[in-house]
Amino acid sequence: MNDSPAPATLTTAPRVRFAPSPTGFFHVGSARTALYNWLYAEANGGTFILRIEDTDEERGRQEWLDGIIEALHWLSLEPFEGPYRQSERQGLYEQALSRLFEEGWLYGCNCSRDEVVERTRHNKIPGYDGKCRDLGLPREGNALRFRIPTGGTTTVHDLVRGDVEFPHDAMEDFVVAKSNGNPLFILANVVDDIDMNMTHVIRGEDLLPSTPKGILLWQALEGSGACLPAFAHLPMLVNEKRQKLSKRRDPVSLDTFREQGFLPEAMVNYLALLGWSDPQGRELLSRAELVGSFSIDRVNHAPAFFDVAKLTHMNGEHIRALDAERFAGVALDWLRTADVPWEWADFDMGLFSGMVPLVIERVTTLGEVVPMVDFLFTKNVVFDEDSLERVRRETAAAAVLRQARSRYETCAWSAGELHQVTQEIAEAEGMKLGRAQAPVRVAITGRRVGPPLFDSMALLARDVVLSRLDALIAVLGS
RNA sequence: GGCCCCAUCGUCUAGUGGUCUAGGACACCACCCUCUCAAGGUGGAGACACGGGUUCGAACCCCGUUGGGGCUGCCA
Repeated sequence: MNDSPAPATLTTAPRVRFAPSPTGFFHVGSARTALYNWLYAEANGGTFILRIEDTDEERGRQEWLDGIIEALHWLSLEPFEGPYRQSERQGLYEQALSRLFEEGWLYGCNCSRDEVVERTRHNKIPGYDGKCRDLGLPREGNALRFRIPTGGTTTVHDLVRGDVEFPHDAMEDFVVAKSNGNPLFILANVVDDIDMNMTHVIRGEDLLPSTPKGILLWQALEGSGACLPAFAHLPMLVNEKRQKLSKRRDPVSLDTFREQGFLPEAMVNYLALLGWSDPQGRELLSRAELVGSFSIDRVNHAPAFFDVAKLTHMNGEHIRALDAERFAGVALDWLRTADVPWEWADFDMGLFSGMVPLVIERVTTLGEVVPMVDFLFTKNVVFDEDSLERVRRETAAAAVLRQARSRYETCAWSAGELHQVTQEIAEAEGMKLGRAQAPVRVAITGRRVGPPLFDSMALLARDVVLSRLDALIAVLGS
């Protein structure tokens, strides 16, 4: 029996780490893991550490590393320590490997992957069969495997799942270093957790099966009475097919959400709720409220689907929680980085500010701001095809537009007056205002839906509005 | 195949033996509001996977079944 002791009651501040490997773009699952670690540190006066697990030099790329740091920065999950890079800590792993090998915990193995697969195909028990266990092969030029004790069990005391037992007989002697001498994830991970005095390991559930291996390694390194970190394995984030999110097949790049105009505070809020719930049942939570309420014991067990629809709704709530001035700032910052249909030389901050109160209630993402304000800054209206088609089918459209052209020329230039005048035109045509304003809206903005028309129109100069009415009248006449 | 995890409305979840004819949120439907579209308001439809136990009493505890997922790399 090798029942790992439960972690001792902590007398020191917690130390947690987010330990991604730079092997692809940063996705929402990683963001969730980083967030839970950060929240745990914040909520408990602990330290949040960033460690880059780049022991596989062939797969890591600088751009992926930059992406991790930028993503954490965007979410405001700044590490208190790090980033540490495993590729810069090789000496430490080398020392551990030497010691472990000398003490007999490790042994050299020269079986190729194909050989192992071939042999075990005929065995009842899959996995490495232990062929080199007692061959006494040298370290040099051989892979290093860890000698799993025969018999007994290693128990993982998991903060979210309780005790999970792994019978040693079902565990294979796993590789801790390649034949070229480079350490593998499991070794570097444990060596660093020891070296960095980690008190808690909070990570995805996909790492649960490798945890007993880590514990065995930890005990080999530190002694069987070693003070282990507390483990907390978070439920996976899954796609609509209930599979673990994949960078390759699922559209879950954090960057993409940022580019679409999602707010980091909304992303943080939504991610926090994927696998955890507030004891007070709140769903719209600020960062401070999250820190104040977060605890591991309310982490859920079941996998969660990343639902863009709910994230989108929540983003709208966070946008509407902004006051007009802050929204204007945030939206403008975002617009500067986006593809917009206007020349920035034609941009007018005054017009934009005037439009903000009309827009803020209607958007769920910053991306939706563009088609609501573009008519203010583009020289010519670009007609939406479907909207134009609808105007064409409206038999009274030309008459309405001509009357508007005439009345707008002399009326007072205010939203209220434009509203009133258009109302009168509608009555003259025997229709409701809703129907009469449609062609006018298309003339001014190019679309049949948008923010309140008369307020929007009042922001524009009279001659601009008149010429746009002329333009649509001309289009209809042709 | 082996080991491990999981299981409440379509989705995210509340719920820790009786207050559950199961609550909230997103999405959906209807109505109200309304210059379009939203937002907001009101209402509606919608779930404890199944089978055994334990118990006076199970969404909650135990066992099994089924289903889903993860791991099973000289990746992390």
